[in-house]
Parts: sequence; C-alpha cells; structure tokens
Amino acid sequence: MTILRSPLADGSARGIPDATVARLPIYLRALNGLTEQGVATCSSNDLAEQAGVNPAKLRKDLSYLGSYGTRGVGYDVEYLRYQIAREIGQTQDWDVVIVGVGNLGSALSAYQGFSTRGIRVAALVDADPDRVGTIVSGITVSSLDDLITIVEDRAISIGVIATPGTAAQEVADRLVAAGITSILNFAPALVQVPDGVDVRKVDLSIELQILAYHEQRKAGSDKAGGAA
Amino acid sequence: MTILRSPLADGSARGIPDATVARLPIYLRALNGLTEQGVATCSSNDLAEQAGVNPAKLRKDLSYLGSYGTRGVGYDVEYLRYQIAREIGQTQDWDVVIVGVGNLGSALSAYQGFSTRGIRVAALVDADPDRVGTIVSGITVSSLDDLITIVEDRAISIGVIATPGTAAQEVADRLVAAGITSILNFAPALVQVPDGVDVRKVDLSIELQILAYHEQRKAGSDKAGGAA
DNA sequence: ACGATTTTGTTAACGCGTTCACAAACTCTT
DNA sequence: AAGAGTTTGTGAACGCGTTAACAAAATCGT
Repeated sequence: MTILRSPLADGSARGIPDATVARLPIYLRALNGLTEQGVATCSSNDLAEQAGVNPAKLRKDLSYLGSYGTRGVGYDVEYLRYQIAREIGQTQDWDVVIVGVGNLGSALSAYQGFSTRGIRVAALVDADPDRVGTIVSGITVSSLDDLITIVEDRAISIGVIATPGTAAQEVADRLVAAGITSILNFAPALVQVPDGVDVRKVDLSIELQILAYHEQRKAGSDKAGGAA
Repeated sequence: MTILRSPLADGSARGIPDATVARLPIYLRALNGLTEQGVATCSSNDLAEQAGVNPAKLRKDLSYLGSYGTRGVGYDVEYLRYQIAREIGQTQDWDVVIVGVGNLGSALSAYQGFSTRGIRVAALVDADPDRVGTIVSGITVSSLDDLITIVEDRAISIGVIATPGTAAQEVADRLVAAGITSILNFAPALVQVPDGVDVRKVDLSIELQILAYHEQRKAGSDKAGGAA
C-alpha cells in the first residue's frame, strides 16, 4: 500500500489537475494534425486554436508538465508531442477488455480511433453462450467466466463495460475481482467499486438529454412549448 | 431576436447551471429506479445515494427548479420525477438524425436506452451510396443529400455525427444548413458551428486515454515504468 | 397543544479551474 | 551590441461549482 504521493521526487511533474489531464489527449491530437500538415514549430496561439481552447489555458496546462517551449519562438511540435505522449502513457499500447459484445461492444471493438491512440482491444467477453466463440472484429469472443484468466494472462488493466445497465454492477465486480483497476462504463447505471479502482462513465442518453434541454429552452422563447 | 433573458418571468426557473443540467437526467433515472422498487417517497439522502452524489448537491440542484419537496418528509417520487422530466423537456419525445451508419452509427440506432429517455432515432443518413437504401434497426438509410428535406419534414432539431473525423466538419456544416441547432459529435475532431448551435462532444479514445494516464500513475509507484 | 425530531431550502465558506496580465527569455534587425 | 519585437511561463484575480452548516417548516409522540 504505497499511498505516498511523492511530491515531485523525480523530474516528472506530479499532481496534474484532472481538467488538464482530460485535455492532454486533445493537445496530442492537435499536434498530430500539425505534424501531418508539415508544421515543425507552433506558438501557443496556433496550438490552442487547433485544440479549441484558450491560449492561456493551454500554456498553463503545459506548464504542469514542464517547460517544453522556447520563449519568443514557441513549441517544437515533435518534441512537445513526445513529451505529452510520455506523460499520458502513450509511448506504450494499453490493452483493454470489452465486456458485452452487443451492438455497442461490437462497434467499440471495430473503432478505428483506438489503435492510433495507443489503445488495443485485446479481448472480447460476453455472458451470452450464443456469442461466445463467435469472431467479432477479428477477435474470438470469450466467456465471462474466463475473465480472470484473460486479464491475468494478458496483464490487462483497463476494462470496458458495454452491457445493459442491469448487468453493469455484476460485470464491474468481476472486472475488479480479475484485477482490473480502470473501468470505462457505457452502461446506463452507476457501479460501485473499491478504492484504487478508477471508473469513468459515458452515458449516451444523457448527452442527448442535455441537448434536448437546451433545445427546449431555445424553443421556449418562441413558441413557449408548455406541457399544457 | 428575443434575446431578453426574462429573469423568472413565469414560474419556470431560468439560468440553471450547466453542471446541474447535466445531473438532472441522472436524478431522473434514479427516480425511475425508485418507482420500480415501489418507493413512493424519498429523502434527499435516499435519492442522492441512488444517484451517486452528495445530498447537499442534490438539494441545491433541485432548488434551481423550485421547491418540490416537503420539509420533514422528503420528496414525492412521482411528483418530483414529473417536475424534472418537464424541466428537461422529457414530457415529449425528441427526434434525432444520425449521420454516419458505420459501426458506431448502427449501434447508436439500435441503442435501447434512448427510447425510454425520450430520444427517438427518426432518421439515418450516410454519404456512402452503398449504404443508402439499406435498412438498419428498421430504418431505411437516406442519402446525405436529402438531409435538408428530412430535417425540415420531420422537424428534427438534434443531429448526431457518427462519421470518421475527416467528415465531421462537412457533416456539421450540412446539419446546420439543414436547420439543426444541437449536435452530438462522436467523431474525433472538433467542429466549428455558428452561434446558437450547441455542440457536445463524446470522444471514446480520450476517455480511455485518461484512464491510461491514471493507470500509468498507479504503476509508476511500483515499477517506475519509465520510457528509458 | 407543544416539544422533539426529521428534512428541506438556502446562505456562506471553500476549493478548483479559468482567464488576465506581465515579467522573463529568446530572436531578429540594424 | 543593443534595442525592438515575440512568445513562454506564472502569479494573481475572478468565477463557478461543491460542500458544510443552519434556519424554516413539516410530522410525530405524548
């Protein structure tokens, strides 16, 4: 239980704010775009525009990583790209296991965007015996009962829940029991996990419901769409 | 151009914070769960636990809508459910058009969670002629060129981008031209839209990259996984 | 009827994140 | 070499969201 936070013991910056961490992949993508355009150097203004953020915010975010720019010049695109990639662990590939090979799980397993961002779908798992053994996106679907073996053998630390909401907690428990310490939950249910396990939630319905709220607000000004 | 914000002219509360709006669907789901369990009344503690938030936060959120609870008693589940549903526009169904019927678009069109949350996939659109005319989730795929007609005929105000990143801006432009005023963007690219159009972004890779960052942090304590 | 108990609605403090503004540091021109 | 022009890195102000704390208002028990 080495809980010691080690405040900047080595060179690496520690304690990067969550909001910044969430933006680093965006910067990385923007830098990749600049590289493809043949841009070798960029200012914080350039990069901020590419990433769709305030330049000051960008600079502050980068300052948490270190001083990788040059005053009066800007940032070396390739150098900064590598530094961010190293910081967020994208110098290596991360294996993930997807639980639930329905429509969403299948789509995720085929998602093109993962491989270029250091994410590799290493295994597919489903509870339905009819699905076990079938091949999806080139991967043979395994049984949920084999989860522990799969996770241990391939040293997987990230799991994705793409099941119905009713199965989410059960799956989460099994993932944790298998040694998974990070979970991305697409199921419309919140899962309880022990300390030390990270959970992020993506809720497709809620995103649309939020948009619907704003739509109603817009319409309300004109036609006063009351629930008469 | 009635930009007047009308500070609580009628009964409806105005200016609900974004963070609160994002949680209202969660409360709604929690309330539905309580209804299914046959619970008729609940305290803020009960509901907050179901929703996975702080009770004080829940009460503050609800206070933006009005005073729908009873001191010493709690909230009537059905009554509160209706009030929230009305506030976020879920007393009606919202039609959405999904652009891009690849793996992700197909999965979204089949997603069970939408219908129970007032979201109805009203149309599917794709630029690929081979896909146009095929039937996906019971819906005939239309051509991207027919977008304007579809949106106008069915009075759709919400669009979903489920295309590759390279097509995202082009699709967004077409959606806006067709009259769409809210966009949910799944493509790994940021899109520019004029004022008055809301865009929300869901980035599947980034969610996993954020988890990978934390995984690296965890592992770093033990094996100092340096990029030597 | 009245005090004890429960629970909401709200105010105030706190913390985090964003943004501004500017000194430090670099390049370029003359 | 020195000043003008750029651009980074960061300290400070600001704003939003979260949380704690408590008064107001209802029920319950006697």
